[in-house]
Amino acid sequence: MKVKSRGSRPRVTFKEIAKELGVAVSTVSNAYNRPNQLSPALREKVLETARKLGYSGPDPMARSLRRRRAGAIGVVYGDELSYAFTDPVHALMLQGVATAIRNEHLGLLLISGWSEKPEETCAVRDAAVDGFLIHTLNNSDPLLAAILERTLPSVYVDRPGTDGLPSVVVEDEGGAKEAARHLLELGHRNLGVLALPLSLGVRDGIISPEEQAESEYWAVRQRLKGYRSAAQEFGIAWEKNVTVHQSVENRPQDGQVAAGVLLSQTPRPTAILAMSDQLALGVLEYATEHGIRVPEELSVVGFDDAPLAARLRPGLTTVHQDHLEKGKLAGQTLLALIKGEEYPSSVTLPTHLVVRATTAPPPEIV
Amino acid sequence: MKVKSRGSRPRVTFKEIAKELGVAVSTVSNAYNRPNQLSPALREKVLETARKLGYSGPDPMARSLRRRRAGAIGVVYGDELSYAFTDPVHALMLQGVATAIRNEHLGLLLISGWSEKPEETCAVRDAAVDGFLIHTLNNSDPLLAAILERTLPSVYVDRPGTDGLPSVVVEDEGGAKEAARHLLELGHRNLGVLALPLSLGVRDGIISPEEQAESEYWAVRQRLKGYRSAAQEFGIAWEKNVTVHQSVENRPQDGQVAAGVLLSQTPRPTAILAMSDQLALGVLEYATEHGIRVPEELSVVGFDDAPLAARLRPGLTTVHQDHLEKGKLAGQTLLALIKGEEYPSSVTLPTHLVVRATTAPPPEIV
DNA sequence: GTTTCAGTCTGAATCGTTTCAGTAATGTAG
DNA sequence: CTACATTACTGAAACGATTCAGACTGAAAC
Repeated sequence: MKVKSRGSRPRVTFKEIAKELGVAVSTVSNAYNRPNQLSPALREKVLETARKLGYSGPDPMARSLRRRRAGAIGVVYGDELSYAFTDPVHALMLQGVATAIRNEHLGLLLISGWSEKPEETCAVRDAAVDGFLIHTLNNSDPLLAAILERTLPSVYVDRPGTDGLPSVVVEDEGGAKEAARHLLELGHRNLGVLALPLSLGVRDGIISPEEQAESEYWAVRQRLKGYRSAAQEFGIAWEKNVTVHQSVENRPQDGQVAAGVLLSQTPRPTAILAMSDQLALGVLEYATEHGIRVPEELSVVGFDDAPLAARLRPGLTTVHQDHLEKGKLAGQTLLALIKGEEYPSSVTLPTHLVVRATTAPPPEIV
Repeated sequence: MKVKSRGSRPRVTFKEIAKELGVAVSTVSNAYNRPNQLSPALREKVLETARKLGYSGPDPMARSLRRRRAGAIGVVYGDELSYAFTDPVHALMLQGVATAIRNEHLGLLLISGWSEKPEETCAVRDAAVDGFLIHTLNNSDPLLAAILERTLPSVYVDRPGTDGLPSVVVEDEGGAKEAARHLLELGHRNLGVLALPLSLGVRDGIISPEEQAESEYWAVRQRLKGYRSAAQEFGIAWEKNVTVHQSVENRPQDGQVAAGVLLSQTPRPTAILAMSDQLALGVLEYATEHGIRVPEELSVVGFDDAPLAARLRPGLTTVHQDHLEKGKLAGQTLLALIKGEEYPSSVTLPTHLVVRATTAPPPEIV
């Protein structure tokens, strides 16, 4: 059944209530905001009249304008908003943010920077927020420029700050290095890397060493650097023995496809380093489907240590990072910045390798 | 390293730009909002001056106030905000909402109704939104009252509407009935039910038949009704042969605990009906830990058909519902309501049982 | 030469609060 | 009785934009 909404009569405001009662508008305001500024009797009368007139409560926009405080912090998504919910570890990070602001009467405004016309960054410009959490945006992104133009308190996540803004990052390079080293120590000599997108607007596929150097995304660059530095330590020729594949989307199905590509390379990798557990999960699914035994025939290392990683059988060897803490720290820093309190200019959280059951020596070791 | 934010100089506004250039404020406004209302040359000069003065762009709050449009829709959480991210199927629903509003330049404002003082519903009253999506709030919840007081366009999700507001629900009763019937057809006679919380502020534990009747949450009530009605069809004595346990939180670990409780009842259930896949997952984990074979020794049916359900080994038998579609529909309805367009007054999405590998006849069947 | 009209630009009102200096009335102290 | 707080309330100015009815051009139309 279809319905049409009825036209609404003119809004009730403080003015009407004041007129009805013959008091000043400021008195009505005080009745709501400073009960001790007027007699209890009058206050009750004001509230009563408000109820009688069907008042919907002080208008948040007017209040925000006057108070210069929006009551929300913004999180911007370069692409679709849905990303906030599809990536489980990102959700974990947001959960951390949520815990940081839980007592502050702040909302979390999720904004999509995506727009039909590339030059429209409306949503970011129009967002009524007290600060931004910036993540997954590289320096060349117009969205980042739009955010910075707002000159609001902002905190970077998973990438170092600019403009003197603070940041919360993790030891991406160190974690990646540890992961690669683990495989190399086990004896693997041909590796496949499953990378997250290196730049904005790229496509799935194998990445040449030259392209690898140009990643715009800090975290991806750091992780590649980590893998590479471990290879160097072991005297492995990166160009020859390590194939890098990038997947634009961070979903198991993309990892699955990528696994197929990597495993048809020569020399065939005996181990795969994935930049996320989601992608690693895809590799495991590919292996199951093609009867490749893990870890006997193929080793897999993830990144993130998502809750799922420990629950999988076999348990996924992966690089642990504390997403909740990352979000919480970012939230707290932003909060301090907004309030004008002291805040850490930059925090780096540790990572460490968690060895579970998806890694073992390569099959044909002597 | 700790830093303190520098004090900010007074804000640049349209007024300053206008004064600097010797034009009217309205002209500056037009430069931003109606480029065809002034000569390109002047427009460029205005923009140039704005840049020179370090203007941060039109203030969203002022703009919202004047335009009577917040540019966001609100989703309220009764408890912690983090719930939005911990429940994977809820995230899926939000993802659906996100797709519905993707072209509308709207943000998604997540609000926690939780507060230290029970009577403060600040966040809801202060939220600058154009409408609300209401879910998981029962009629007696003060938060719901606070939302309704705002008299904004709102859509109910997973529960029927009040005040003539539209709603999007799923066939909870039908799905539940189908699930229970499936088990009964397989020959199970003693069932355990893993329920989501029946009311606000309850605790984990076995629920007596009397308490069961009093569930404040619509969806939970419907599902219980469905289970019960199937039992009746098969002539099963509900009080004797069906034990209901409620878990306040909807996490695998809670399902795990609950499974332990249910399976120590006499008569011991040979099958468990869980009201969510998260809880069902916990049951499976409990079974694995205690060496109980599924489905040979214990059958399990979930609810939701979360993405994980199909990926599990063995695949989880569960009641499918389309969370994405539910969110999308709710989003679209709210959008129509906001715009004053026609909207469906109420939609019920279908559910159906997906039989996978966690259900089989009970062990001692003759 | 007057009318018309599109193109630019202006002034003032408005959106619905909050805030703050100030007034009048009452109480309290010296 | 004067001086000084205290309490209860008021008026008007913000907050920073948008909007809309005009006013003023200069050119095209008649």
